[in-house]
Amino acid sequence: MTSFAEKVYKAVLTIPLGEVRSYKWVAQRAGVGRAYQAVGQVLKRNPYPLIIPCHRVIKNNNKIGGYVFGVKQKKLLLELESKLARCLTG
DNA sequence: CAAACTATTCAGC
DNA sequence: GCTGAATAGTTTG
Repeated sequence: MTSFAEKVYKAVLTIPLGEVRSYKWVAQRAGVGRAYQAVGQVLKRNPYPLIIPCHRVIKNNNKIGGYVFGVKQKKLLLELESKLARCLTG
């Protein structure tokens, strides 16, 4: 875990349930704002893809970019969390 | 054409 | 192998 990754992870972990953000968003929260490319890299190379909600990080057009386990899993997770959020909030 | 965004690709330690 | 930056391609104005 490095200074950069730590910021990125914390920023990603702040993403609420059933919601998604973009690389630039995370990069800004991380304080880098200009390393959005590295954000994607850190996400796909993250040491713990299970504790890091990398599935909540997608492209700007709400489109799936990629996923460590597969884009299909990512889509499923997003739908699942969407329902879960409604269950918890509603 | 110009600007913005990107889960790719290259370089340094 | 991980981190950080640069490149090339697609989409929007």
